[in-house]
Amino acid sequence: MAAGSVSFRHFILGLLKQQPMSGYDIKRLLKGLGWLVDGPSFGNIYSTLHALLKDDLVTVKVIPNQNKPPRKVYSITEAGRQELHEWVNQPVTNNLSLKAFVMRLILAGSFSQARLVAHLQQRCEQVTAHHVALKQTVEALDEGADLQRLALDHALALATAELAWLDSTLKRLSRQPLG
Amino acid sequence: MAAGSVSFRHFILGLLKQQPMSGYDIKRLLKGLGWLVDGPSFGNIYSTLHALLKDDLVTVKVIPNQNKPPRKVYSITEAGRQELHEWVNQPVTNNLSLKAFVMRLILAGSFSQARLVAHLQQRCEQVTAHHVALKQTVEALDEGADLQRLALDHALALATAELAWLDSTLKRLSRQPLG
DNA sequence: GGGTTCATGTAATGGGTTACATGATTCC
DNA sequence: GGAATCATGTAACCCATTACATGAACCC
Repeated sequence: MAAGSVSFRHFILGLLKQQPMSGYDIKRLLKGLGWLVDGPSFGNIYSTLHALLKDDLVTVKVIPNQNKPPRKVYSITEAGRQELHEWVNQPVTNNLSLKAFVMRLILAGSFSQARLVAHLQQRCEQVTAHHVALKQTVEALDEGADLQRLALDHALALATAELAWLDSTLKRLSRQPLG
Repeated sequence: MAAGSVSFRHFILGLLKQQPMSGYDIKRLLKGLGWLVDGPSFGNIYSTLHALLKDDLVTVKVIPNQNKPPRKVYSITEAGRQELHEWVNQPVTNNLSLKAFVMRLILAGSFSQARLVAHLQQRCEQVTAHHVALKQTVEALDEGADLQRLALDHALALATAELAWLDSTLKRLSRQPLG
C-alpha cells in the first residue's frame, strides 16, 4: 500500500493494460526476457490474478482450448486502468531496488514519453544521492576495514555505470523519442 | 534452507564472528554503511538474534547500563562458528541478487583470501552467463519492443560494468592480497 | 514408454516489513 | 518543553517461494 511500492500486482496490471493475457502467457513473457533476473513464480502469478479479479481490476474470459486445459485470458477493466494510472503517477519512495526500477520503467514507458523521462530522471536523482552517500562512507571508513571498502567500491562502480547509462539514455531520448 | 540462500541469519552470525555485538550495534553498523541499500529492520534483527540463541549458535551476556536499558551482547558459539563455516563453503545457488552477493562477499572475505577470491570468481561466472543471456535476448527481440530493449540495455550496461570491476579487482587482489 | 510443453491451481512455509509499546537520557 | 538517541521487544501482515497436485498432447 505504501506510495510507490512495487508489487507484481501493479506490474501484472500494467502488462494486462498492454494486452489481455493468461497467467501462463505472463510467466512465459517474464521468463523469456531475462531482465528481471527472476520472474515471479506461478503461485504468485495465479494468486495475484485471482486477487485482481476479486477487486474488479480485471475480468476473465475462459477460452476453451482444443484438447488442452482452457485458457483463462485476463483483461484490464476501467477501474484497473484508473488504479494503474494513479499508481504510476505517484513518485517512487526512496527505493533503489533494481527490480522496482525496471518494473516501473516498463510501466511508465507504456504510458507516455514524458512519464518515462520523469522516471529516468527520478532514478538519476536517487542514484546520485546514493553515490554521494557511498563516497562519504568510504572517506569516513577507518583503516583496515578492507572488506567494507571492497563492498563500497563495488557499489560505487555500479552506481557510476548506472549514472552514465541514465545520462546517455536521457540525452538520446530527448533527441529521438521512442516510437 | 536452500544451499547458498542468504538470509540475515547467516549474515548476522558472520558479523558476530568478527566481534560480539548487540542488536542495536548491528542496526547501527548496517545503517551507517549504505552498501546494502537497505538494512534489515529492528524486528528482523531482534527476532533473528532470538532464533540464533534458541539454536545455540550464539550466547548472550546482559550488560547493565548506567540509567539505560541493559545491553544484550551476543557472541558466536563454537556451533555457530561451525554452521557459518559450512555454509560459507557451499557454492551459491544461481542467484544474481546484489544483496546476496555483497553479504556473502563480507562473510567470505572474513574467512580467508582464498574464499574471497573464489566468491568473486563465482560471481564473475554468473554475471558473464547473465550477460550472454541478455545479449541473446536483445537479438531475438522483435521490432518495436522499445521498452524491453531499453530495460535490457540498462541491464547490459550494469553487467558490463560489474564484470570490469570484478576483473580489475581480481587482478589487484592477486598482486596484493588484503591485509 | 518417457520427457517436455501447455495450462491450471492450492497449501505450507519463509523471510521480511510496519507499526506498536516502553522508558530513561541527553541535547537544543 | 520537545525532539533525538539509546535500547529492547511483540504482533500483524504481506509478499513471494516451494512443493504439491492434475491432466492431456506431442515428440523422440
